[in-house]
Amino acid sequence: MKPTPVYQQIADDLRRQISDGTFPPGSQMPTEAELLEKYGELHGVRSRQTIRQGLGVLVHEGLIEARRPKGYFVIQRKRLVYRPQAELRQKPPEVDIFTNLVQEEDGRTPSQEIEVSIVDPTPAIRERLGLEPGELAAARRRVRKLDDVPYNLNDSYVRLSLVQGTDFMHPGDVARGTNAVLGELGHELVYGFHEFYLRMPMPDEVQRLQLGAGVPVAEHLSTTFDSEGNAVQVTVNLIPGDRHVIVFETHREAGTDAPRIPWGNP
Amino acid sequence: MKPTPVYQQIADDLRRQISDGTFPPGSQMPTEAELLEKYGELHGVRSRQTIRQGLGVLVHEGLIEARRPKGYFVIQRKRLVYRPQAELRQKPPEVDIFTNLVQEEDGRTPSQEIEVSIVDPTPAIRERLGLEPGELAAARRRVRKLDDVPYNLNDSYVRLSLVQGTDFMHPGDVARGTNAVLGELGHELVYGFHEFYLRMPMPDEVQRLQLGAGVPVAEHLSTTFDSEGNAVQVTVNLIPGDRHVIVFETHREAGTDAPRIPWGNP
DNA sequence: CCCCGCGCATTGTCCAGTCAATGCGTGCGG
DNA sequence: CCGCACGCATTGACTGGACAATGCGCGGGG
Repeated sequence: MKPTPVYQQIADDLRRQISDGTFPPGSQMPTEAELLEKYGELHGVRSRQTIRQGLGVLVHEGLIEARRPKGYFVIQRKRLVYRPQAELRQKPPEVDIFTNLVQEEDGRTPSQEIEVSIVDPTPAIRERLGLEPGELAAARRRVRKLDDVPYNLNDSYVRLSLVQGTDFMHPGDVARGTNAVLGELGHELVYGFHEFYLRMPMPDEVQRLQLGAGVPVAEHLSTTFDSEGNAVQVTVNLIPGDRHVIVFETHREAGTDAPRIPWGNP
Repeated sequence: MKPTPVYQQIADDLRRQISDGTFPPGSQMPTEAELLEKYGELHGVRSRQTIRQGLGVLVHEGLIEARRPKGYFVIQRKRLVYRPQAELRQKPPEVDIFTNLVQEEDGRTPSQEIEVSIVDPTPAIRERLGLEPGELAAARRRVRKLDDVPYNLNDSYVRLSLVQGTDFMHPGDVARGTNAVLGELGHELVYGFHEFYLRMPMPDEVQRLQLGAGVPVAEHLSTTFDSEGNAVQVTVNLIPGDRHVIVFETHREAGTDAPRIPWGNP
């Protein structure tokens, strides 16, 4: 048949050694020079580029990372629980990042930066909020961090006329939670519709979230409705795959008919 | 500061042209030779490798793909609805792939290949099923296809002693659904616990699902319990990110306290 | 008119280098 | 003993080639 490319054989060989424990998570891989010598004898590899190509495969698979100028290291993941069902809880969502944290080992300090602005949202958001042409929205953009490394992005959008002059626009923490503010305005959130789009991050997202090469993200669109069926809030969450496990529960009685999705993709 | 590498500038330039509509989805990109000529004048690029490096960035971002020997083309996505909440429905899950299909345009024919075996499951599955050391499990492995292109993998595991000799072991469709079979055995499924792990696919998964270079997957572990709180079934779904949008709903009253995750990552 | 084989454009793999950037550690000077 | 500058190991960027693999289309033969 067709022979496997040498760089693929190298990648396969190293991948096997990672999964069988020869190179455990956190350990250092052989350097390019060492690999060149080894596979030079085994497969007649003569160019450093071929070695780099093989290592590049594993980097893009999210298995290893290059720490210049120290060498390549096996990735070590520590995942936080991301729980979209917690959004409609009475408790302010700020405590969730704490409760979630307890599930992992403690000792890491969570923080978040909040930024409020008035924006003309993207078509995907306009569509879900049901905005009229030209109508604007209030945006609450949050970056959630743990020990100063960003964990996820959380941007909430609400029809501007609904929240102008209220605590929703307050830049900084709102102790009782912004969902409570919306409840006080007569729009208690009772139903949430969640969409997850999996993809590779854009360069600006890579920078904002300090993502490695082989790290996918989930774009989580959460559309929440009041008891009268009006879309009140759309939240765009960006969830890095290497730092989260997305968790939720289902109950037998909760089952209704499958809703259609009338919206386009973002 | 530090100057942006040339291949990054090329990637940024092409990415911008993709997102602003200069190269719409499905269209062909300039060939390497054409780009070499263009950026040779603009940035003094002289080597084809540098052009390839820039294109490689976009390939790994899932924005373009190389169709050898035709050229590079902008990716065109068509996503199917993946709805984990449908699992605990009365209706057999086979119909779901149909109902989901209707949401997109019609005309594609779904099919699935089923394979039943007795296996020694991975530690992650053993843990969730609560298997004793040495205890085996029955496995129902499904590949779901649409017009003969695979859409997702769906492997269900049940304690062997529970289903040996029952219709669960029947290789092929079970008209009333395997969940109904488990119900007849006195283990009606009433509660589901769902975990989603985002990552890049392994090479064998790339082959089985015919995945492109920049396509992440979600490993969806679904653990379902009977009314007495016993873990009855663990299902491992592998969901390619380019062919799915994961959707579910939440209701205000459904909120309980956040469950802890006693299990390790897979 | 139809079919088949071969040419050709394009991407894939690999080579053998050069020079730059970057942290870490060593050793020297105060 | 402390601090800082410089060397060094390592990865990053790029060059300028060579030859292989692969489908599609065109032209010639039936």
